[in-house]
Amino acid sequence: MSVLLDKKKSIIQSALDLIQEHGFHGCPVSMVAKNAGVAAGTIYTYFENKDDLIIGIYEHVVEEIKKYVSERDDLSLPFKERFYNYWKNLTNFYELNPSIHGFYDQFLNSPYNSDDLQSNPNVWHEFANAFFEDGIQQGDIKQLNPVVLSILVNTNVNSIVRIKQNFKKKLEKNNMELNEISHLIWDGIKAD
Amino acid sequence: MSVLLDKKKSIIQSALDLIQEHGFHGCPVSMVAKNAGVAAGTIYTYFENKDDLIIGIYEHVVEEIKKYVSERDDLSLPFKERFYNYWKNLTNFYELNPSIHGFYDQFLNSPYNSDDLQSNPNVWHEFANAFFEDGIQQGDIKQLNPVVLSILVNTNVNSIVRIKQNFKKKLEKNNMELNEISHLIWDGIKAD
Amino acid sequence: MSVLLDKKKSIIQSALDLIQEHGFHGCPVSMVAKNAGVAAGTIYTYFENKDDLIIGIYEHVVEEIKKYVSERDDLSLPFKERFYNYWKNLTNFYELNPSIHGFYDQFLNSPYNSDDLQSNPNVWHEFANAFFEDGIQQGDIKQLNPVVLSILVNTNVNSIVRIKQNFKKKLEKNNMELNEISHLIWDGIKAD
Amino acid sequence: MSVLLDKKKSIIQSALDLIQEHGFHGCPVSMVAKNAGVAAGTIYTYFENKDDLIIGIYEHVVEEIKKYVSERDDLSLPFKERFYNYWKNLTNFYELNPSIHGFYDQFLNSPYNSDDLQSNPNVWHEFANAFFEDGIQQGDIKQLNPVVLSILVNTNVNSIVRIKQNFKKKLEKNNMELNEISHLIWDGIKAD
DNA sequence: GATGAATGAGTGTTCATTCAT
DNA sequence: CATGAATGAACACTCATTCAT
Repeated sequence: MSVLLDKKKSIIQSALDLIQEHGFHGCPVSMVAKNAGVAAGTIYTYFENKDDLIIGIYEHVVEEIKKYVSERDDLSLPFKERFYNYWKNLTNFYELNPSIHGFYDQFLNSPYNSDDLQSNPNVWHEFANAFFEDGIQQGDIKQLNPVVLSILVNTNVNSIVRIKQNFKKKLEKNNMELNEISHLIWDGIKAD
Repeated sequence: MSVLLDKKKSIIQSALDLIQEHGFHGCPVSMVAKNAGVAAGTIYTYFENKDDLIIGIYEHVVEEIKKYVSERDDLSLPFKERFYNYWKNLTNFYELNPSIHGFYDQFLNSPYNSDDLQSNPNVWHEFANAFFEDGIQQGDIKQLNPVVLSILVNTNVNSIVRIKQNFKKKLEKNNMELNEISHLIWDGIKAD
Repeated sequence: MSVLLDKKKSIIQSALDLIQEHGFHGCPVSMVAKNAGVAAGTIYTYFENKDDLIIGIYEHVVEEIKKYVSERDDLSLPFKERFYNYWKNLTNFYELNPSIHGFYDQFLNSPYNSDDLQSNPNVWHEFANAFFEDGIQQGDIKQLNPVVLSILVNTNVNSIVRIKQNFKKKLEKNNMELNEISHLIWDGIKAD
Repeated sequence: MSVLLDKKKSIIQSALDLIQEHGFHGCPVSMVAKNAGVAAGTIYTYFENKDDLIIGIYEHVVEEIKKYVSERDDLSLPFKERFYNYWKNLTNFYELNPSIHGFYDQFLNSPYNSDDLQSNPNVWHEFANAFFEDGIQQGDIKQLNPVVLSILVNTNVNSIVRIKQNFKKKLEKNNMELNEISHLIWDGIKAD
């Protein structure tokens, strides 16, 4: 049982790495297999087809993000602090797992991210929605749609991580400015 | 000469439409050609190869965005008003040209968007950078890197247009909330 | 022992059903196994490989046909009547076992039906040859090669069953005409 | 134009030869291409997919048979003689074109020969139906459904050609007997 | 310049067969 | 004996690119 799961995990990890390095296109099933140390056919034991593999990666990714951020959410803190933690933890997670960030960024605007998939609930979106719902209930942030709020915040974190990576070797200074963005967003969404 | 340009334009337009409808994958050169009313081989008269075509589309797109937004920028207005116009015009442009928005969204996180390309200046980025530089100079917005500011704002506009399209038929109410996001961002970036 | 035979039978039956429904192509070993309620590997306990399975089905089928027709052959009747019974019983058998008819029809003209296999005697061909040999001996049918006669008659029964199935829902009237074919053939082969 | 048709013809001829030699299974598209002296991709210029190629072959084959037999049908002769010519010409055609006979024999009982295809009229079936309709009109053969009659006769010719090929090197004598089958069938269908 | 048939390397996928459990 | 995950050769098919017309 654990062997099976290990194999599925290693296929997903292999695909994640390849997608980050070569983009969605440069990721043939045969290469994923080779990288994962399995035969090409084996992938089809765990996934119906390549699309299903991509969706499988998405589901894995979404679960990992949720796990990391939710485990570090301390409900006893004031919401402002929880927000900054949310922001910091999500950023950290992406920086610790660049292949996940690379995949997620590409996935969101790809045709793989179908309407059907977006409509279905997923653990990460549910957590994020509930998180901002909480902030609204507690009167700490503006009464906006929590779905909109979570997309807004997550998109900004995504962008900033991307900018950081692009600027990595250029300007140390920018990193400080980028960290200011969280304040900027908080100022925007906090209740008046 | 103008015939040649017309043909190039129609190839680009055809590709834009197909990419929006079928994503980057579902856009073979032969289909672009058919859609544009030319032979497949003709595309190689105007573009070296498919990558060059995609880059060509990007350059076209970037020019169109810049033209639309810059033409509507009124330097005589106070910067706050210019910011809201910038936001509104960029949003309008994307909503008037969904295929451009669809392309741009996919392009930004794709492997086509190489480091080289990002390093090279382009008219739209230059305009946006100068725009926010202006706001800083005039003391109306915080002293942040204008490059960072423009990416931040543009990313948010992109996201919101995308959210609007996803929500189009669901919640009328959300559109109002989405329009509030511009205030939220302004509150974040305006000088204290 | 009987368990083993049961398992072999159920594998054969499963393959027969699948071949009738999906043709020779649409009949992977894994599907035969699933349909038979055994694991894919188990099939290789009973058959050396897929070709051997197909041959095994053929041998089973040929035995079943022979059993049905020979059991209903009454040697005490005049040969003309025996001929009509032969025709009727073979037709009935195919109509009761459409998957056998479907398999046999496909098998006969397939590359599985090798020269080697045709040269080897099989119970059904031997019975049929002997049957027509009998008719010749008794002076009731023309002095033709009994092998040729049996192929001729069997081919015609096969075709007629096939036509009946194609016409099943179209023309009731045709069925009567099709039943006349046996007279037509008898008129052809009976001794002058 | 004629070059294009030549290429299509050579693809069809190549596939016909391979199907006769290796059966339906042993006929990969790549081998058909190699045999025809074209690239694999070229086949898809002329046929949508492999199924379409098989159907294309069928249509070609059916046209060739019709052409050969109809060109040699002499309406001025008495129907009995026309029937014997029909039989002889069809037999000759198959013996001159063994790959067509091999293909047709396999095709008829294969899943490629769908209900849809059988329902659609084709030149050969139409000719054969009209031929036997003629015989009925002229009062020379029994009042049976001409569709049934033509299938019956064609099936018998097919079988006999097959038997001849199997027996080719064994018994010279049989050929004479096989030629008698036409009389046998004529005796069966002729008007009383 | 424009065409579109031809190319063939590359891709996703299937499936007969094996073998560790 | 039975299992079914794993294999990898083989397949159908796609598509960026070329080039003779």
